[in-house]
Amino acid sequence: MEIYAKVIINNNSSYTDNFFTYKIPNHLLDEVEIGHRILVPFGRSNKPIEAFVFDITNEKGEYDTKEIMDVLDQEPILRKSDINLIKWMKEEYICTFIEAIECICPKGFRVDTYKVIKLINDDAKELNEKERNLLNQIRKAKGSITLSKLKSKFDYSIDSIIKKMNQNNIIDIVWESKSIKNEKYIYTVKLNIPNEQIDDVIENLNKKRSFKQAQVMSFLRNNQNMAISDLIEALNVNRASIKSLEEKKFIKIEKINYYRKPTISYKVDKKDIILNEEQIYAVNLLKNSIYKEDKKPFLLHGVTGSGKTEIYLEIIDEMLRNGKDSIVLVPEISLTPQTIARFKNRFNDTIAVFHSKLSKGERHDEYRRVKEGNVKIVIGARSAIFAPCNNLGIVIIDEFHESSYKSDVSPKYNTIEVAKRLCKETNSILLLGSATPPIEEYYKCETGQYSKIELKNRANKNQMPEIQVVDMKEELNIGNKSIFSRALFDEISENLRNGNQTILFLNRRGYASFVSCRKCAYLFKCSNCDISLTYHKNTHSGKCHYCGYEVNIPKECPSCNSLYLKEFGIGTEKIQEEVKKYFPDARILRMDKDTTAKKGSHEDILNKFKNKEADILIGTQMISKGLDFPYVTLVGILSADMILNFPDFKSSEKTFQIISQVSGRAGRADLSGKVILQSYDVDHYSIQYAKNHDYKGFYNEEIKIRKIFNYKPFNSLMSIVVTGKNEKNVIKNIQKIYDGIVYLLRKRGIEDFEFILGPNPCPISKINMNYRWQILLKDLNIEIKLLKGIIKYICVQKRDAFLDSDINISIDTDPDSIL
DNA sequence: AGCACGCCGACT
DNA sequence: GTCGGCGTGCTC
Repeated sequence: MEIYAKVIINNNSSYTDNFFTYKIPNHLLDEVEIGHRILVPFGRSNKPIEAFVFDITNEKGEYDTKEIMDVLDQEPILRKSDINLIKWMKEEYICTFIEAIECICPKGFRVDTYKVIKLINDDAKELNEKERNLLNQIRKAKGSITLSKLKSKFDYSIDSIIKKMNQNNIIDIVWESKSIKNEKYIYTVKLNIPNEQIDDVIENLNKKRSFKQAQVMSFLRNNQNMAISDLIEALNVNRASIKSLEEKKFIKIEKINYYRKPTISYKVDKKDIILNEEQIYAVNLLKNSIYKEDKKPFLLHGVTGSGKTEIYLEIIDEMLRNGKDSIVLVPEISLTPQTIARFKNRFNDTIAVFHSKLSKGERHDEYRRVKEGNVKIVIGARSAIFAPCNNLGIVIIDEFHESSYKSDVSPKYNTIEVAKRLCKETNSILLLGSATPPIEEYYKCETGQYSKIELKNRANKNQMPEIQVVDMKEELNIGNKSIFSRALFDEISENLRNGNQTILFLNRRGYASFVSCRKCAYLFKCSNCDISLTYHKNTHSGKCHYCGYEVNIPKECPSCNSLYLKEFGIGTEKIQEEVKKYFPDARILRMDKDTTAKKGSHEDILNKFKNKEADILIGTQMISKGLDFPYVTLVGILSADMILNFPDFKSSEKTFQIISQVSGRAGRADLSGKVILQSYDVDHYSIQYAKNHDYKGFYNEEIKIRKIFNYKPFNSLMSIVVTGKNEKNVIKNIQKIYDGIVYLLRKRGIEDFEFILGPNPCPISKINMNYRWQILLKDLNIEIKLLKGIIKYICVQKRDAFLDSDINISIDTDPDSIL
């Protein structure tokens, strides 16, 4: 019986985004398995191309089949669960198979293909001069040479000559390929002769004037298993000498795997942690569910400082004891050496770390360490959810409300949804931890989709910090125009006197949010994006925080030549200046994207602050993540309104989250903390509930509003964004998409299209010279599967035929914001 | 996508 | 004739 494989071709075209059937030749029958990366001949020229086996069957299908050429890896690269995950992702996020596969397979596996010219008839007659020259070059290369090499030997084009000689059966043109795995090996050298013979060999070598080789031999006598590279460096010999020794069988060269170890060194004090009652209860709950069938995800709701990490460590330990793997996801910005050290202190080097700063090779090494079962714990940012664990036991997603868990490139997956899917597939525990769970996720505890675990107390029994809300309108009324309220000013002074530390939080970096002319209202805008430029005083320039565009701010208005240019709004740089002005003796650190651009500067700043080398830390979001500063007793939130006034349905939630997270930085150790929260809208419910540390209260209020306005979780939203350099074309294409959706819905008897908003320009209508238009699908009363199917048909399956190639389509099936 | 083929105009 | 530029169509 003939056996066939259904494969996905690694070719990012919508036309090839479906299964292709290849025959498995007899000699590969035992080797090819589902999930294998294989090589298949593709297209008219049978170019070798990488493909992934999704199914093995005896059904031939309606097409003629070609044979699989080769199997590229020993072990299948995709597991059964991966294949199911890929199929699910393709449907869920409307992407191609290959896009989903690329999430799971590390880059670094690659197949290089090239054409090779081979001589098949050496005594051809009646050749002209050019043909003879060509033939001679091929002869020089022993009858076989790559096309590109051959081309480089001539200063004129040889395409037609090759074609003609191929037709005349003088040469053959074949595709060849090389599999590149981006694996690094070390070659080590050791002696291959008994010790007694060494002296003789050295003597002989010296006689033949092979001094270098003799030197190597005598060196190896005392240093077995040297890496070749070290040997070459130590003795200043060349590779040829070593190779010659190998050929004479005096030495043996061995190839061993080498894992590039990402170097992160950071130590935290190892202290024994005794869990409190709440924590013990939580850990037991988790432990008891390990071998339960049909697990519900756990939502771990614990106030800041309630010791969620200790629970993670404890349950991971239990997993290790059960021989199971753990994946711990933390937000990218929290993936600091400090965080990693906490895990390494407990589990030593049995941890693989995935983060965005790893090189391709390093990432690949970490991937292999996991795949080969050498590590049982994976810690990383969102993409670590795809780590190739062999026996997954638990996925922990810390701070799971963080927006970085949502992918911003296609496929725009939501890590939590992927994790749910993965855990279901592998019967693993999913643990979602946060002090401020997203409203729509907390709602799932009420509907019974999640089991809730609550930690109500801080682990060190400290009180939550007192939050004092200051009305900035009132400050203005009494003539205080500074950015510090009287209360905040007093508290900072007091804190400085007592030698305690202060954190000041503001959600915007730079000096001022924008620069404009007071005479003609000219506004400095990015020339690539539809965004006003943020003023940076130290460089005296306007920077675009989207594309990095930077321009000098002149003295004169470019429009009316007046001198009335002025900056408006505040950023961290301005705060720093103001603090310097009012507290000239204070030692200040600033942490934002500008001061942490250099590698390692992030840690530098945090270490300095931790070591009390500064009194005040000014920062953006960056400072709000899981950092422990024992001497911080005061946190100032300079303007809570900046987030609140964002025109988005999640802005209240985000305000509550940020206030809670930032406040949590105050009073972590033995000192009690205080928070001053400045706002113009002090009565807003998100501020009031945050002030009282009342998540439940906030949730109850917010869920009502979500219900009234039909927002998440009561309804779903989808967005289609078309971007491109040519605005007319962008509009034309998004209109086509709109028309297509309407047309296909009409065919199914749907006549009410009010739920389709747009096409409209995106709120930020241009980024990086790309115009952006969107269609929003809201209040979806129609079946979501039908709609997804239609969008998939138009934007993926028929994309190349139906839409222009110079536009980009981005589909988000569950956007977190409508911006 | 990426490749090959084929049609056409330009050039020795 | 023949070179190469680009448009077209297909990929198990």
